[in-house]
Amino acid sequence: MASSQYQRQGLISLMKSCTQKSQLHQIHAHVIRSLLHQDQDVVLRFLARVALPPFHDLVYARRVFNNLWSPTTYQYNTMIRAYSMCGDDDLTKEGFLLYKKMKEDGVPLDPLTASFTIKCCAKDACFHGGVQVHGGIVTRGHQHDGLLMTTLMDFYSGCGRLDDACMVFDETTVKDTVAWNVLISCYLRNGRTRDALRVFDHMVAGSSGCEPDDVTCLHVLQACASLNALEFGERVHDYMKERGYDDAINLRNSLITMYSRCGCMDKAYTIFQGMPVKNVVSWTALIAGLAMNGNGVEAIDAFRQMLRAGVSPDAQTFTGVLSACSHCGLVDEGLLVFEKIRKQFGITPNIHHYGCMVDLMGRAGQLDRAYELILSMDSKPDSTIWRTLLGACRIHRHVTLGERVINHLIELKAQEAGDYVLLLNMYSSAGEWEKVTEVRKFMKENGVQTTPGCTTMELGGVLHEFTSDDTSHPRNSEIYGSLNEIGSQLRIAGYVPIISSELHNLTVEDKGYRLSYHGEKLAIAFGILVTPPGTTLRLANNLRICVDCHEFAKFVSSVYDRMVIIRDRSRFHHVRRGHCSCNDYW
DNA sequence: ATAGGGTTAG
Repeated sequence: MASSQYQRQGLISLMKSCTQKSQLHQIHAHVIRSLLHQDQDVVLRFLARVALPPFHDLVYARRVFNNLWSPTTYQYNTMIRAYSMCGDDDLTKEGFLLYKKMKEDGVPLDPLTASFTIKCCAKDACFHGGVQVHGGIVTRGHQHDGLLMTTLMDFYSGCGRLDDACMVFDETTVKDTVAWNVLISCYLRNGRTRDALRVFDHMVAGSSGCEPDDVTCLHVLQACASLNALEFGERVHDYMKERGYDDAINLRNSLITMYSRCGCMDKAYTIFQGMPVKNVVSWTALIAGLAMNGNGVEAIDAFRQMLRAGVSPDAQTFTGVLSACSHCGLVDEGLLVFEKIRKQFGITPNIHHYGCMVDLMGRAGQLDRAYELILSMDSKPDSTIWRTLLGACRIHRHVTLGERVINHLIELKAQEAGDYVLLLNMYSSAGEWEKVTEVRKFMKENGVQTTPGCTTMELGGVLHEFTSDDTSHPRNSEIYGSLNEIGSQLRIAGYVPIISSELHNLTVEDKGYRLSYHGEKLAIAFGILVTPPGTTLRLANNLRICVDCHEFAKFVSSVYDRMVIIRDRSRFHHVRRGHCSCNDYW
């Protein structure tokens, strides 16, 4: 008796300490030999060791599990958990099958069973499975388990069922900070970024009974970055300072990103400078920010400083450096860096790096070279790469190559509405009007839906949204009045609307061609209406800005004395005194 | 005596 007890303890501690698979096999043999396989506790410990990381040997675990005469809830849970953590989809499904088997065999289910099974379903995006588990939770009266409810929310939002996730949230009786954070992440995941900001406001107001924590801030900063919501971001920053969250390196890094993605490179830089410890992420965030804001030379310089500081760059750093080169036309520098990625830093260039190079060569007019680079790639070029080249073909009106590129996209079955728009603009800027008509006809017949352009502008903490020819703003008539007035003022100053090269929304109607009012123009008109001279207007657009709106902004900046900062789909335009930081190179 | 929730920064 005493010796078997001794043996039991010995085996348990051996299980804890063993690091090699062969030891695990030996222990297994011992367990069986000493009849300890009838000891549920020992078996559970052993199963957990085999099934869960670091071993995570599902084949072996399944063998152990299948030999069990009547597995307990805990043993089932361990297996389901192990399945929920594996990368293989087929195995993830096994987790749900075990859940069903438990029910069939009348094995009691506990909250952990549900939790692990939902994770399997979430990974598998198995909506019906999750719904079943949800039903089981309600039947067993576990719906007041807050932890379980957040898992469920996460599951529903991962399946794109935001409404269901919100419903679970509403039904959660005790909502703690994590629950609110999950709600925010549900919104972010489903593109409801502004609602995520509203949640933050709600939490700060105190009516929810819990305050934002560091995770909340991280989420909300990301939301601000994507919405270009500078004032909101500053408020979050202030809140973080109050709460002492702004010391953590990850939060500071995301502050750098937020400020640079809101066009505020000086603030981003201040944060960066104030950091006692800077890691790869900090440097990369800075470099990418500089690149995006058109400070290519500074970005390269930051990269050199980073190397001098002894921080090793990784793949993402190079994406930042190369995009700096492409946005600023630094062709030779870009080629040099691209060479070094492999040779000096031992990193295999990835698809993003190639994308930057194609962009770089393409914008610089070296279209054939870009095409050859694509053909020389080890991996199969994806649609983004071809799309980048198509963009360059449009800029340089290279119709023959453009047609070849669109065929590559069609071959990949990846042609998007935006690609046809590029094609359209390419033809129109080359003056090939029959082709323009042809593409238009094709788009109409095939119901190609283009992404509507949308511009946002934050003023006094309020986000205003404008689409093309938008009439939904409360001050709509004033805005159009202002726009007409501005138009005539600008024409006096020499502004000529550019309608030939950009077809964007030039619509053929019975009365002829009509230039539509892009959201950018409406936003600027509104900005001039409600702000005094000297103000900075910050706009963000979901697509690329068109040449005409760009011209318009340049004239506005000098005639109306406003600095206009426009965030594009891919970069910033800092427009002041009639000039843009991009030097018309984009 | 499986031990559970969210997300990690670029």
